[in-house]
Amino acid sequence: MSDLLANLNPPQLQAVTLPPVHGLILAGAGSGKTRVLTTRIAWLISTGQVGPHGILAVTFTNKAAKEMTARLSSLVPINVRGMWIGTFHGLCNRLLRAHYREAGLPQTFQILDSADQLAMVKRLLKNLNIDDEKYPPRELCHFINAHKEQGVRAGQAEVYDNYTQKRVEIYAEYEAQCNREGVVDFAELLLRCYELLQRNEPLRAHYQQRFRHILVDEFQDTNVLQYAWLKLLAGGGANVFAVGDDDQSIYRFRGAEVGNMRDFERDYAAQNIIRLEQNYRSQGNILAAANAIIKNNRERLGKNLWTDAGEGEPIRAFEAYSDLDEARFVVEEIRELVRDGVVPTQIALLYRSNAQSRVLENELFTKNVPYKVYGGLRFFERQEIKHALAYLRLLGNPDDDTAFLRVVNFPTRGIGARSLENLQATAHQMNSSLYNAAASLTGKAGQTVGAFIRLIESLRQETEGLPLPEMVEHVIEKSGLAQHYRTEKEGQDRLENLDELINAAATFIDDEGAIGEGGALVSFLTLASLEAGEHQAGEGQEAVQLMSVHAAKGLEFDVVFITGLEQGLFPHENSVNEGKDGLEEERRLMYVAVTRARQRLYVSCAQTRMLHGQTRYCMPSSFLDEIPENLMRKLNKKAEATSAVPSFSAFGGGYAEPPASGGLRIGQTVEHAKFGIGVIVSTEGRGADARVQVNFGGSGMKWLALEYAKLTPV
DNA sequence: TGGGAGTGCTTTTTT
DNA sequence: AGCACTCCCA
Repeated sequence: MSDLLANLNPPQLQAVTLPPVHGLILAGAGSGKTRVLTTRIAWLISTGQVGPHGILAVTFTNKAAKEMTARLSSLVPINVRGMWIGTFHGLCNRLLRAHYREAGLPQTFQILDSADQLAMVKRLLKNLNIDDEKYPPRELCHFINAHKEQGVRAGQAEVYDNYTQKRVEIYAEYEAQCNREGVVDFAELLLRCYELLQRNEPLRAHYQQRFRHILVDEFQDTNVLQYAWLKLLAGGGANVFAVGDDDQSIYRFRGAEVGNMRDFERDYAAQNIIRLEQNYRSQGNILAAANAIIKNNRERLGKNLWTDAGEGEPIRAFEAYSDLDEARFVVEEIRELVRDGVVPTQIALLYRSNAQSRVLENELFTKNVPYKVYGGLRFFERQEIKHALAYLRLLGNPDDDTAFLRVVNFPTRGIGARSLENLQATAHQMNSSLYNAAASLTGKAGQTVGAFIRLIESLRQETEGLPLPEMVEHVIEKSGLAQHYRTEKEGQDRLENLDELINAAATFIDDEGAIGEGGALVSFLTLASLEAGEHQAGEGQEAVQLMSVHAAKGLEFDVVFITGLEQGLFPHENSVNEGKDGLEEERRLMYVAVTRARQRLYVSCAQTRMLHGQTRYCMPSSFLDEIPENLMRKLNKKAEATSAVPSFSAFGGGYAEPPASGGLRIGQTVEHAKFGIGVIVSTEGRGADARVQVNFGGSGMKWLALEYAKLTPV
């Protein structure tokens, strides 16, 4: 026991050993948050205050859940496997599987991922004859998800105009279709679970009694529904231990409510607010920069990180002529660092948006520096994997129209759009699934679709009773998928991935001993939806790490490069246009980026950057100005960096000659009475029609007519 | 059916 | 620029 609490600092100790009351832990970056969470659980159990059975621990990512489980099992000698530690979605899934009947779901209900959801909405629009230009499917998905995340069903949605009226109708149709097919989307897992507990008194009482301690990680990322779900489960007197950092809330754009942290204080009358402010990660200068940046945000609960690690190195700043120039600089520094003995995996290259990785990758590749890019297509989201899974889903649930349509003509078997229209109309009339309606088709469509149905039926018979991996293998082979990719030119990778899927099934059986409700297949398919990203090959190589700032949250590195620090890019102009809240979220993002670094931090920007196929002229990010000068060392000579116009002679060429217009050049710095200092980004028209686009930094990007706007060259 | 051409979008991302 | 998606023709 004393071991357990050894080496905790006073606030950490206070948090871990909090009496059984609600607690809100404001845990700064690098302050030992995960340690506090796991030690708290271990302490509660080992002091006999609660059994493993009475703990509910919630995280946002599978990775965090796994790490928590692993650390916990190393702290206390208990079997953590049966414990309720998992993601919001994972735990809701577990609960719904256990009570599928009460929740009104089929035992084998499947989970739609975002792509499946989008496909379903598109299909719905087509069936309902709704113009998808007027009602963009993506926007509708967002509309539906946002409502679910607010706990609002179609029937309760607020209608304030005709347009929304229509969207709500589509929402209702979507709900109906999901129910017909027996599938749920991500938000539905939570909402369904919430409603079940709310409606079913005995069930609610059972779980309220059971979970005596509820612990929540990354509390700042919870949305309205998750908050309500927690509150419901805690309603029987459980103690809620919420850990979060309002300064690291970077998911507002997908529904996270930082406000939940303030609400928590109120709703739980939390007298116990503990701040973990000692940072064990970064050197002093880095931390000072982070503090200086985040200080500019108004909406904060307040917290100041400190360290006793010493100042460390200054922050290195570099202003490049172009994105290419920036990439060269970064790669050159990396080569030097590696020569000096820095481990490549301890070097991170961060950027605001994924599109920025390309230049960097190219330069790394050219200079033979091994690197790994995070983000991008995940294993279970690959086309060939989704196809194989669709066949498997049809075996488990023939009513799954999404799966049906995905593979009914893949590989092609002569079932064209005509036949499918026919089939969908029939299904609509019969109010049944496509699979069911197939039997009623006549003519050629009846023949071809009938053959497909027979294929699925025979797959089902042949795989009956087979172990999961063999079942998967059989389906891949006999469905014609394997053959299709064997003949395709680019099919080799896909075949390998399909083999990998068979391996994943084998591993799954070994790990889980398998079999929840509904058998191994259903559990495996659930895993594929809920943990799409977990299965990533090629980790742990000696490679430099490239990722977006979002993806870097929760990680740390000896050396961090934050690239593309330009106004409009980071902070991103879309966020800035959202107003002050948008800018504050961008600033938190910058804060997250800075606090990833242990020993050395580079910040860089470029004066020109290729974006969306055209050269943009950029001003340095306002965040750079927020880092105190005395913490920084500028790496390029001032004289070279003053002109915003790249010169041919100074650099290896490759720049387009800026066209002249009205005496103003692209790249020219100008002053406007209202918007201040800006850089001309592009021009249009001649003479009286001439217009110029000017990037005014903080005041945004503007198109101005030269005839009216007074622009003074600076 | 399938491929080639044309069109339009493009922040961040987990589940 | 690059990618996903649609449309149209062989």
